[in-house]
Amino acid sequence: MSNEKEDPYHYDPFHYNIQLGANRPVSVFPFFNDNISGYNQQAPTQNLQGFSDPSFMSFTDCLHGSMDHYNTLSRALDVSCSSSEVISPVDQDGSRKIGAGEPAATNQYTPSTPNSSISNSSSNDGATEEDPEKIKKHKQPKESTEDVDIDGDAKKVSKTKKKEKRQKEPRFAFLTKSEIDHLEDGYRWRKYGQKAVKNSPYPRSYYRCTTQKCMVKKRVERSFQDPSIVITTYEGQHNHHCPATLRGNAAGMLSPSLLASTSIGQTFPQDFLTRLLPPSNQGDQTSIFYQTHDPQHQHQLYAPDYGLLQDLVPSFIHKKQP
DNA sequence: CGGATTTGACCGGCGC
DNA sequence: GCGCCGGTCAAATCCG
Repeated sequence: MSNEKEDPYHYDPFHYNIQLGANRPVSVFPFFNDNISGYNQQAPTQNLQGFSDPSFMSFTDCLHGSMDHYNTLSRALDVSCSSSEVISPVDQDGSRKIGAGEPAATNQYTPSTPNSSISNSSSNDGATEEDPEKIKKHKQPKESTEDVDIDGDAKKVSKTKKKEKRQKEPRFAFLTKSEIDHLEDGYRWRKYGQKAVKNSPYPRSYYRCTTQKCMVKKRVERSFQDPSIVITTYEGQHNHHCPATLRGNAAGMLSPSLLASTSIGQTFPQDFLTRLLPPSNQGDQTSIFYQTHDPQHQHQLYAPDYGLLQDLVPSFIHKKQP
């Protein structure tokens, strides 16, 4: 733990490029083309023909412009609002448990929920669904003395389970240069904890999606190196519609027609991001830099699968220094 | 009053 | 085995 640097899963964006705000070149998120004249100068387009259509909305737009609409990140982050189909990043490493007797969760999103986080709660779930209720884990057993035995067994079981479950949910982190800690992303979150971060004066906040049965979590913390940067780490995928979308213009933000014309396809946000997610938790961390029109809001997206990203947008990727 | 946040305690993993 | 640390719980508190 002390060396988070080595733990890809625990990757700490702060450990490099903290100078994001500095004069570091910032690339526009390629999948949405660039209406951002100033920032994409270095953006080669040769490999991005599919993305160069000016009609595309820039990621930036998504993140920044949509802020006003209360939709923002959700669109870019997940917004599985439209499709239940899910790519399973976790599948790729074969670590999927479904086949292993691990109950396939009730919904297709299981993949993204290798039951890991939940796994902590081990207890629960051998059961079936990661009920947000999950919870009750440790404390409860404590109280009911009768469960002691059971609990004991459960522990053993969970222990073995844990080994394979070691892998946690796919995550990706967002760096946002903003004064606001908790950025609106269209989903409703409930804060369930806050912890001081080692070596940082800024605390880390833990949020959980308030939607029932949605196990998505996110952590928000501020860079201690550059307090103007907020790191938002998402874990898991939403298994429900984005609340904001349902009532908003979100649909227009990334209309299928636009997305359809990209090589990414209609499921873009979900699809793409899912693909960015770690096939395993051991890959390199890769980052994509992008920026909003407003210089006050720069963003950086981290993903672990460098190879994939390189395939997709070779020119936009900055590989993490080992 | 119901839902969200705060905050101290607890648990489990991991390194030494 | 021990201690550290990240993550989570849940009672208390806050807030609209």
